[in-house]
Amino acid sequence: MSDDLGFLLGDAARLLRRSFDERARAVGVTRPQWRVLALLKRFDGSAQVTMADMLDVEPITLGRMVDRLQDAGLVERRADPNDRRTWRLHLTAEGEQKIEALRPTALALFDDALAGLDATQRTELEAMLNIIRANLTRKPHEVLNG
Amino acid sequence: MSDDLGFLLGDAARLLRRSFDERARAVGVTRPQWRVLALLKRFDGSAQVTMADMLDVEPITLGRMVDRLQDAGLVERRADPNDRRTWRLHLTAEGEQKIEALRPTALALFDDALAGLDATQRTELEAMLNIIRANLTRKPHEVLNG
DNA sequence: TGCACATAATAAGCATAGCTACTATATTGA
DNA sequence: TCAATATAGTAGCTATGCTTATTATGTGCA
Repeated sequence: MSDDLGFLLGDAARLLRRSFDERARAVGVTRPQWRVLALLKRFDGSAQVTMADMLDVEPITLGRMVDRLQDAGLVERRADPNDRRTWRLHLTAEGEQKIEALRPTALALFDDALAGLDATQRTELEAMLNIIRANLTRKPHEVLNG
Repeated sequence: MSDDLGFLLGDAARLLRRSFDERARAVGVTRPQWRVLALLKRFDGSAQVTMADMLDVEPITLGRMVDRLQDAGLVERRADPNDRRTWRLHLTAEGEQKIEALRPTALALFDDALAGLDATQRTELEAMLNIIRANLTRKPHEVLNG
C-alpha cells in the first residue's frame, strides 16, 4: 500500500503542475517562474543563493530561471555593493503585473483540485503533507510558498 | 490556505522524487525509468502508446525514456506482427534485475516518507490524493502504479 | 478502389532540475 | 601577509516533460 501512496503523491503533484502550466500559459509565465516572482514580491532584493534555498532548488536551477525571467523583462539583476560575487534580484513593474494576473488563477486551480474535501480534511491533509515534507527534508526549513 | 496546500503538495512530491533519485542512482536507474520497468514487468509486450497512457505521460516522453532504456540494455523494442506502426516493449533479463534491485529501496523510501502517519491516516491520505487526482484528471483512469 | 481520417511513433524546440566542474571573490587562520 | 578554505554564480551534460509538427501506417466510407 505504501508504494501506491508514494506514486499517488507524485501523480497528484504532476497533475497539479500540468493544470497550472495550462492555465498559466495564457499569461506567459510557467509555474516555477511564478513561484520565483511571488517569492520576490515578498523578499525583493534577495541574492540568488537565498532564493534557491527558499525554493529548495539548486543554485544553478534558479540561476537559469532568472536568466529567462530577465530575458522576459520580469526580473532585474543588480550588483551587490558589498559583495561582488552576488546578484540582488528585483521585480520589474511588468513582473509585478504578472503575479497579480496569475494569483487568482492559482487560487482557483487549487480550489478545483481540492473540491470535495471539507475544511477539516484540508487541515489534515496539510498536516500530513508537512509531516512527509519534514521526513524527507535533511534540514528542516520554513514554509515559503506565499 | 488553499494556495499553501497546492504548493505543499508539489513540494512533498518533489522531495520524494529527489530522495528516490538519490537512492536509485546507485543502481543506475532513474525514478521514471523505474516506473517504466515496473509497469513492463506487469504488462510485458505493451505498445508505447499504451505505456504512455498508463503512465499518464505524452507518447514522445515515453519514447525517449525507452530510447535510453534500450541504450542501457534494459528494454527491447520488437516489431508488432500485425501493425507495422507499433513497437512492442519487452524487459531484458538485465531490466528485470534492476527492478528487483530497486523495489526494496522504493518501499523503504516510502516508509521513511510516511513515518509518523498511522494506518488510518495513510488510508485517509490515499483517499484524499485520489480525490485530488480525479479532480485534475480529464478522463478518469485506473491507478497503475504497482 | 481510393481518398479522408485516425493512430503510432518520432522530431524539434523549450523549460525545469539535477550533477560535476569551474571561475571569481570573500573570509579565515597561521 | 598570504595561503587555505568557503561561498556565489556559471557552464556543460543529462534526463524528464510539454507543445506543435511530421512521417508512416491502418481503417472506414463512398
